[in-house]
Amino acid sequence: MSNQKLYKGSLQTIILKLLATNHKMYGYEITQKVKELTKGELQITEGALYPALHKLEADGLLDIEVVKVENRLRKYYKLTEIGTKETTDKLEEMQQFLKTMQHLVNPKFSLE
Amino acid sequence: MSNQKLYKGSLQTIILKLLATNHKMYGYEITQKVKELTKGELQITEGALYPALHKLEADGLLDIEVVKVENRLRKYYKLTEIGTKETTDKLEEMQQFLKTMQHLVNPKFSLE
DNA sequence: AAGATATACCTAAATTACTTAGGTATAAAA
DNA sequence: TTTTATACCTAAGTAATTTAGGTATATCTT
Repeated sequence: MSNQKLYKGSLQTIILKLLATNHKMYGYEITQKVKELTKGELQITEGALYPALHKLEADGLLDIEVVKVENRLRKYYKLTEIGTKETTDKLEEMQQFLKTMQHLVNPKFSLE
Repeated sequence: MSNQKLYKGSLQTIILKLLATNHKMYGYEITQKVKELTKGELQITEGALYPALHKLEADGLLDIEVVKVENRLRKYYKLTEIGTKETTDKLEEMQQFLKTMQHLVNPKFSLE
């Protein structure tokens, strides 16, 4: 992907949306899910993901549940009540952003 | 706008697209045009715009034409041949990005 | 049996695109 | 005459990332 930098600023929203859809996920699972959903177009790096998850948790948007599976640790994350609210807001902002950008780069085929 | 940070990484593409559509524009005009096109949703700051224009020029994507209008300077920018090519590429990347994000945050209403 | 790949977590320095906060100068409007 | 609009600019600070490591277990390949 040569357009990786366009995704700057959208990582939190992507994480929150995935957790809203899938209820609970662990970090590695999120990287794989995004790769699958985007057919390889977007690869979330772990250097970006883990700090982002820690920040969302520190901000009270996510709760953690640590589980040992096949002798390996997994940290499951899920949305808190605040996190669910924030997800709604961030998804609205994202939709607005996508609509505006679509309009800017291709006025003839606006989403509206 | 609370979603300003989503626009990170898209400034170059926006500038190039505007120049592809309007043939030649000067910096201040670009800020006003973007504000108008996005109904105030996106305000390009001059602190971001001017360095971006200088970089695009340094990279050979833009040519300058300085004009004195009503005793004030205007620096008109237009696409070079390389710039025109790059614009096509960047717009394709942007479309791909928008499609992918739309699919990610709202799989039910994908653009395809 | 060894080495590579996949799973699963992590951090820290460097990069980069931006925001913030200034600066200069002319013209028009309040 | 002071504010707003036009028109350019720079530099320090910020924040989200990339890059480049690290640890450890399980599985697949040769």
